[in-house]
Amino acid sequence: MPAQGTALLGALDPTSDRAVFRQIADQLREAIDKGRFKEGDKLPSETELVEHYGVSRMTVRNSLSVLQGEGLVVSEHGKGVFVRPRPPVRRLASDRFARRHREQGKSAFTVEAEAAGSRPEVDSLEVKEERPSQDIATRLGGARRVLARRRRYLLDGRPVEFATSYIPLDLATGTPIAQSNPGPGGIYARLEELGHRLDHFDEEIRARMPSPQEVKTLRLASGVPVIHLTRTAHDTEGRVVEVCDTVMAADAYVLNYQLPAT
Amino acid sequence: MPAQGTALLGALDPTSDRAVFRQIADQLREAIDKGRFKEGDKLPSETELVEHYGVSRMTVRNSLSVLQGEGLVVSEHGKGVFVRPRPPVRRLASDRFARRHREQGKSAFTVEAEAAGSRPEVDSLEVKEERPSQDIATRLGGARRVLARRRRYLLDGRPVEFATSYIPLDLATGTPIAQSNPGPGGIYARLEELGHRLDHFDEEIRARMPSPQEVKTLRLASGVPVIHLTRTAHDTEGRVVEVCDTVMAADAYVLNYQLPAT
DNA sequence: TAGTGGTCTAGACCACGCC
DNA sequence: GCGTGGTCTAGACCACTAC
Repeated sequence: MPAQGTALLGALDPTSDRAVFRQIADQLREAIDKGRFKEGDKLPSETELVEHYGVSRMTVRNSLSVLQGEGLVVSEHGKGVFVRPRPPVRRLASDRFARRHREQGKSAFTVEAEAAGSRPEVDSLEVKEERPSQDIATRLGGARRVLARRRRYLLDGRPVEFATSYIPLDLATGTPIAQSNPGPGGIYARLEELGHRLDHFDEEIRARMPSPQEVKTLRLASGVPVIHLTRTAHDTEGRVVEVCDTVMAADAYVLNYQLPAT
Repeated sequence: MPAQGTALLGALDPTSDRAVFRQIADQLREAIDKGRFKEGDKLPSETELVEHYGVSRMTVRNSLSVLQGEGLVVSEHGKGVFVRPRPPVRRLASDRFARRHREQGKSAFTVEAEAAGSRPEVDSLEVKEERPSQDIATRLGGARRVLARRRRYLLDGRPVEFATSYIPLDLATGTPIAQSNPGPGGIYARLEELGHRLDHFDEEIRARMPSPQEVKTLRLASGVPVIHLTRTAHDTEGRVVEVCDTVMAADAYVLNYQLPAT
């Protein structure tokens, strides 16, 4: 039995109007969808596909780039093209900011990741004063200067999320919020200790393709979008006490929300 | 003054390690980001770029395909490559399923679209009995047969969303829910009239690149992801009365949610 | 008819991973 | 060293749009 994966593929239809590279992409996609190639499996090499279909190499590469754009395969230089493994997803629950979750020694991310059997890391820490962008300033009710807290979250060594919190400077200066490590329960716990009792959070969700910078920071495979989440924290007096801007690898997340029927 | 858009572009750096097609993509991206090419503007033609940079056409096309994958440009056969226009977004509010919104003559989609100055349409209506997929069956608490209601939503002629509602057959048979048009307030209003008082909805959100079928149905440009939303409707007795599976063009939506702090 | 992007060929040389 | 994918060339012909 030949090790050639092309045994799993059919022939081209020369009478079809469909472009050759699309026909090849269709056949590979179908083979993946039907499980003939499984997660992590190596596809036939470009050379094998060239021989199997009797087309030029550029045509084969065009097919593969279609599948890459769909997020179905990833290529690894010098090794081959592989069916993209689906990473474990992180589920964000609708009660993830409930007060009871802030009464622990570790950060919510750490606790939750360890419970799920993953190894959590946080890096790229940066805490500095800034002038906010127009959009952030508006959300913060017109703040002129803010404290920006940037960090990147990783699970088992893989970056999954990059987040920046913006806090009005008058709330943060001289408090643990301005420290690298704000302490147990995070900045929300500190804000409450400072008398800003949290009332609710508004979250705004978009999805889009990543910028080259985001591809780098999150080490995204091609064909993986990002979820862009902007959260606004309101205290019981109606003041906005924080805006958090988060960019997540879309293949690493499922977001859950609960909506009232009343 | 030449009409050539290449006047806005620089030269290549032959000493750079960065691939030529990436350098070209970088320059075009920067010109777009800085507004030198605006939404809807035509980029220089492939021929002009070939002449400007002194490279082969395939190299230029490679650059353009990078930008397409990022969702920055769209190509139109016979016309040119254009900076992708950002369509108006539809905002889904966190109170969109409040009971008061169900007490109107028109569907929520229609009311909201007209309020926003858009022309709403709903098509691809299909209402039929089915055996549910494993996933849907589980969410519905093990239903063996369901009523599936499929429809596509358009704004100003542009498809933005494709949705399928699954209702346990015993709840739907012989009721307006099994009709093409379930009447004012939609199936949620009918379910409540039938004594299933709605308690809350759970929504589960993912983002990913579309399948070829979804590209067709939603007429998606390349580089536009989809938001995949699965909603589960619970009544006050704890029963799941509907699961709604929705695929949305990600560039047409912003989702809003409110999270409690307590 | 002229200009545009879409498809395809048949090569070439390079960079990476692995043995 | 060999097989893999990454980059690039210099053509060709086709299909679509606009005039």
